[in-house]
Amino acid sequence: MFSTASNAQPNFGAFAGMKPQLVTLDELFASTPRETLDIGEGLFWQGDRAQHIFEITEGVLRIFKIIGDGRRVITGFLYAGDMVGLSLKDVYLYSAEAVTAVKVRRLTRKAFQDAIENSPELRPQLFSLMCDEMAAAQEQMVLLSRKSAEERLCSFFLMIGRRHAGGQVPRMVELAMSRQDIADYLGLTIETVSRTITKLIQRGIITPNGRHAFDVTKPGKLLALCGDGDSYEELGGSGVKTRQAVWPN
Amino acid sequence: MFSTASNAQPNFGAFAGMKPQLVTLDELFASTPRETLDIGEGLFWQGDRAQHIFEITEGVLRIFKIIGDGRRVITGFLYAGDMVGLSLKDVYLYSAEAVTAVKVRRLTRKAFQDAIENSPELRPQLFSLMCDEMAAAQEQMVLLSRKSAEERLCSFFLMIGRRHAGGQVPRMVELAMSRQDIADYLGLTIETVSRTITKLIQRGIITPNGRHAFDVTKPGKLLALCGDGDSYEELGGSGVKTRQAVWPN
DNA sequence: CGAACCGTTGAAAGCATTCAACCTCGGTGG
DNA sequence: CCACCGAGGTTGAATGCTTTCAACGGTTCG
Repeated sequence: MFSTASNAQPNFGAFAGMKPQLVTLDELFASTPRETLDIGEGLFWQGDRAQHIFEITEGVLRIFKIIGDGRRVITGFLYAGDMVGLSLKDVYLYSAEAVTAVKVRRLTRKAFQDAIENSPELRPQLFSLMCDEMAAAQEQMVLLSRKSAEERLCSFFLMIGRRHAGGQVPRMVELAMSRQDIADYLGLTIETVSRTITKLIQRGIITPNGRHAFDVTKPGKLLALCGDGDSYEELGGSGVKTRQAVWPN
Repeated sequence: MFSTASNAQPNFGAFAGMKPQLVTLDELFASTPRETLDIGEGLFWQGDRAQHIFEITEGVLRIFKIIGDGRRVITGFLYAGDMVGLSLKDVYLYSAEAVTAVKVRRLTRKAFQDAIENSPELRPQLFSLMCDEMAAAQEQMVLLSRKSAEERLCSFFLMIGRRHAGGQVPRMVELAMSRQDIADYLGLTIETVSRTITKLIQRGIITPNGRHAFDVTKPGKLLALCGDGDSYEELGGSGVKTRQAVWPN
């Protein structure tokens, strides 16, 4: 399952014999060999013994669950810098597969836990990551629970695009994954995804740029259609009405 | 953003005058005053400055998000022993309201963080809770993404019932919340919830016991209808086919 | 060049929603 | 004590969005 191309990076500047001080989670993985995954290849499967934590160095991974009759739900896409495999169950609760060619590094759970336990620097970083992941999961619940197909697609494009636009509304969106992957992530069928994208194109909101990329022709409209209203709005209590900058169209 | 189901144990024996060693998260809150919330009362709102972490001592809380045009999504119900408010954003990303009368204890974020940072005992517990919550969130995504109304209701009854049946398939389910709450949690309308429950009753799978409780007349059927297949099944790779005990009917 | 895969488009069907009326149960006040 | 009211819940009919089933177009690769 693994081809290991070892480009282990040298451990920069630490006096010989001294244990280097870890300051970022990234560095935790830096000394382990990189492994590569081909397109479609699995990293681990739902039900496997969970023995490692992985850091994605390059490429895109999908994590998904399969229920009874074969229905697949993609619960997330992971990009370079993300970690996967975090859990305290002894088996993985989901599967991970490469969407594109992927490079990862791995650490045993024990090694990871020890490192975390021994580093007051690392703990807040881990906590932060887990909180972000939880926030993303809740956003996804909102999407799956109450958004229309159009809103789901717009939300998805915004999410993917923002990742490469420093959080700004993107002018371009590159999709690494297939329509089927998108459908399984958004809780739709491949046909509905396709039809909805076609409509967004016809309305001039996005413009195709190859099959897996779009230019966002009307960022403001895309934002308006994602179903999130302004931002955090009228919610009783201390509802602070935040207003977004107005976008062209 | 945190639910968490914890079974806190009592602090056994600490010598008088000595600072007791904290061994459970529960004890962290034990010395703070209890506060009460009436039915429907809010604990905090989406957008409020997130200054406290709460532990629910008694009752049921709902946490939810509201988007643009007033659509409400309940992302979880919290029971005694659960914690809420965990996050590293400076504002809460969701609101929390009392479903029943509720008693809570609160800790400032700083106090909580300090306690965690200073206790090697507490950290794994917190980590464990966060992982459980993440697992629950993913299960919910599966439910919202791919399950039919009937499967959602059956999954919901199982989830609620198991909480009071030590994880076993329950023989009885008590619902603290209204049909509207259930609908907003399952991504359905109140009418669909009502109709689906009626059908389950007509088929003899559950038997009403007041308006907010059911006897599970056919636990096996309930389990079969929840849409989870056996448990973790055919998933390629090391797919270990696990088989459940067979239930009556 | 053809097979296979991915994506798009069309038509029909289905499940949940919407709109609306009705029921049921507590609580309240005459 | 009982009629009335209102909130929460149930049921019916029509609508609609997404799915399903099916056919077709385009690209890649052997």
